[in-house]
Amino acid sequence: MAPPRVTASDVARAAGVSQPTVSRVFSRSASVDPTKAERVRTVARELGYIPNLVARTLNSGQSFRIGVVLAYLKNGFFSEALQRMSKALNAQGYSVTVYFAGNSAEEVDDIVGDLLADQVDGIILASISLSNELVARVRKSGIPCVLFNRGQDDPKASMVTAANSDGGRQATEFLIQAGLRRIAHLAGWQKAMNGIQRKEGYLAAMNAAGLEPLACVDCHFRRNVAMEETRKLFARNEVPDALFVATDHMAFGVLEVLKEELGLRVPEDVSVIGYDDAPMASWKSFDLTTIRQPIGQMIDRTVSILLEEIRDRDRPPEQVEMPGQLIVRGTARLPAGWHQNHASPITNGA
Amino acid sequence: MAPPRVTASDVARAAGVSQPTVSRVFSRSASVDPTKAERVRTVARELGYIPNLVARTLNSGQSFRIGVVLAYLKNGFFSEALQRMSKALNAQGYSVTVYFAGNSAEEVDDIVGDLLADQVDGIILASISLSNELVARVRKSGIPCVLFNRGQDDPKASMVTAANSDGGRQATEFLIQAGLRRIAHLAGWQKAMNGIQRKEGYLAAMNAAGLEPLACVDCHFRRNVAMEETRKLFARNEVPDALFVATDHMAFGVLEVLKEELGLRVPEDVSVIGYDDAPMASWKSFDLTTIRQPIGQMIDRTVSILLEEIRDRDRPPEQVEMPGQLIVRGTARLPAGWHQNHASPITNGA
DNA sequence: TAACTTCTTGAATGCGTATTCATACCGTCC
DNA sequence: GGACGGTATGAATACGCATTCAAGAAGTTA
Repeated sequence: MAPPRVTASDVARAAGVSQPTVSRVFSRSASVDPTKAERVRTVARELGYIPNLVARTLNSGQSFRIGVVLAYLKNGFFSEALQRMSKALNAQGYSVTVYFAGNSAEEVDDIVGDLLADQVDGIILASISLSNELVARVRKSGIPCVLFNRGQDDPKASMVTAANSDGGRQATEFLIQAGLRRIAHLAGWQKAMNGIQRKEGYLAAMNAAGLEPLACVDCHFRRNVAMEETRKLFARNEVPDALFVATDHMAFGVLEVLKEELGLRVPEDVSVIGYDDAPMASWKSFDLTTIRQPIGQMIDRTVSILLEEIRDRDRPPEQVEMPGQLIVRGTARLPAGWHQNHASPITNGA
Repeated sequence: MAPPRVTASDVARAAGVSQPTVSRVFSRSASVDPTKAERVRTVARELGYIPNLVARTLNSGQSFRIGVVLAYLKNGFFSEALQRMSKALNAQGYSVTVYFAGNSAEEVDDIVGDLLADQVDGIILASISLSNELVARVRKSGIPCVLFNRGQDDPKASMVTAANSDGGRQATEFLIQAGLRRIAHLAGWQKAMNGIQRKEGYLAAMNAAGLEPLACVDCHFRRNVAMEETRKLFARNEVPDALFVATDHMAFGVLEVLKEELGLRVPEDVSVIGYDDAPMASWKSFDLTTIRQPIGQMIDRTVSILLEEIRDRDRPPEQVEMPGQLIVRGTARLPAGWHQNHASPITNGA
C-alpha cells in the first residue's frame, strides 16, 4: 500500500532525457543545458521527485548524517545543546541521529556498531558521563569525531570544552574580593573533567589569596547530595560565609536548605555562586549569581571542527577551551565597585 | 585517508564462500550450513565486518530509521519524551533522527523534504506547536505517522494524547472539594489542544458545581504572562482563593508572585494547582500540587502504534487518550479526608 | 535405479543514484 | 577544410547488500 516513490528515471522518462542528466541537474555536479535543466526541474516538481539520499549515500560514501551520542537529556544544558547542534548541522545539509548511551559494556558495543552501520559521516560525543571505553572505540573507528564538553586524555581527539578551571577561579575570586573568607566548595563529580577543573579553579584562587579552603566535597553533580552536604557544613563549628557550588542545579537545592531549613539570609549571611546559568537562575526566586557557559559558541565551534575534519580527514586534531562569563545577580555579596546585573540576565547563552 | 570499510564480499573471499552466503548468515533470511555459518561469523569478527545499513535499506526499502519532529527541547517534557522514544525504538532495532521545525512555511517544506529524502520508515510528530501545515504535509506523504501529545482534527491520523480535559476537571474538583469557591484559571495557549482541553475541564467542573468561573485568561504557556495575569487578578475587587494553572512552569512563576510580591501564604491564602508534574514540582521550595502526565505509557503506546502501522500499512488509525493523575502536595488546601503525598513525589513519571 | 524432495550454494540481478567513458556536437583557429 | 578544445549527453557501471533463480548435493521413496 506504500505509494511507490518517484525516481530519477521516472523524471528522466517524463522529461525526455536520461537518468544521469537528471542526476546532474540535482547534484549540480556537471553542466547541463539550461533549457533542459529547467524542464527537468519542472517535471520533477510536478511528479514530486525527491532525490533518494540513501542511494546517494551508497554511491558517494557520504551520508550527510551526524551521530550525536548523549547520556541524559534531563540536564537542560544538553537539551539545548542538541537542539542547537541540530539546527547548525541542518543548515549545512546534515541530519542528526541521536544515540543514548548507558554505561554497560554491552550498550557501548551496540552504539558503536549502530554508528558504523548507519554510515554516519561524523560523530559528536556530547556527555560528560560517557565512558572512556566508548570514546576510545569511537575514535578507533576512524570516523571524524569531536568531544563536546567532555575531556579526554587523548591528544589526538578534537574537543571543545568550557574553561571550567578559569570559571571556578572567577567565581572564587569574586567571593574573595567581596571580603568573604570562609569559602567552601560543593564540588561536581571528581571523575568528570568538569567537576575536577572547577574545583581546581577554586583551589587555585584560594591559594593565590593565601586562604585555606574551608571545605571541598564531591557532590557527584547531585542536588540531594549537595543539600545534605550543606546541612553538614552548617552543623560544624566554623560555618562558611560563602559557597561556590559546581552547578546551578545543585545550587538551587543549596539555596533551599539555606533559606528554608536554616533560616539564613542570602547573601547577607551566606553568599552562593553556581555554575551554568541555567534558565531558572534568572528567575527572581533564585536570582543566582553564576558562571555562564558560552554554549552557542561551543556548539558553533564543535560543528565547524567536525565538518572540517570530514572535509579533510588528515586535519590535525583541535582542542578548544571557551571562557565562561560571570553573571552577577543577587546571591553573592558584591565586591566594592561591582553592580548587580553586570551582565543581562535575559540573553541567556547557556 | 578514510579506512576502507570491510564489505560482505571481503568476508566472503576470506571465508571461501560467496557474498550471498555472507548475506544469508547476517540477515538470517535462509538456511546456511551451520559449520560454514560459524566460519563466516568468525571471519567477519576478525575482519571487523559490520553490515552496511544503507545498502540494506536501498534494496529492502526499509531504513529502520524513525524521524522525530520537535519544535523545542527547552520544555523538559519533550527532552524526556525524546530520550524515552529513542530508547524504546532502539530496542526494536530502529534509530532516531531528529528534526526541529520552526513555523515558517519554508522550514516546513524543508523538513518534509528531508524526511522523505532520508527514507524514514515512520514519523513521530511530537510538539504541540507544530503547524497544521506540517502535520498535513507529513500525512500526505503516506509515511506511517503518529501524533504525540498533539491533537489534530483528522480522524485518519493516529495520535496519543494525555486526557487533558479530564485532568483539568480533576484539578478543579479537588479545589472545589476543599471548599474553595473563587477559583480562577490561568490557561494555556488557546490555539493548542492541551490548553483548550485543560480549560474545558476547568469550566466543566465549575459548571457541574454550580460555580461561576472567576477568571479564565489565555497565558500562552508563558511564565511571564502568567505572572502578569496573577498580579492583575489580585488587583481586582474580588480576589481568587485558588488558581488552577495550565502548566507547572507557569505555576512556578505564579507562586513567586504570590509569595514574594504579594506576600500571600500558600495554601492558607491561595491554593495553587499546576499541570505536568515537572521534576521541580517535587522540590521542597515549590512542593506543587499538580497533575502528572503518564509520559512513560504515552511513549510506549506511541512507539507500538507506529511500529504496527509500519508493519501493516492498512491498519486503521488509532487514537489513544491516557488519563493523568493528581499528585497531592502542599500548594493546595486539602479536602476533608485527603492526605498530602497521596502519591509518591519520587517516582516522577512525567 | 530412477524419480522426487529438501537443503545449500553461487551466479546474476536489482535497489536509485553518481560517476566514468565514449560519443556527438558546436564553434574556433590556422 | 581539417585539427582542436570545450560542452552536452547517454550507455554502462559501481556502490553493498538481499533476493531470485538455477543447479548441485544429499537423502528418500517407489
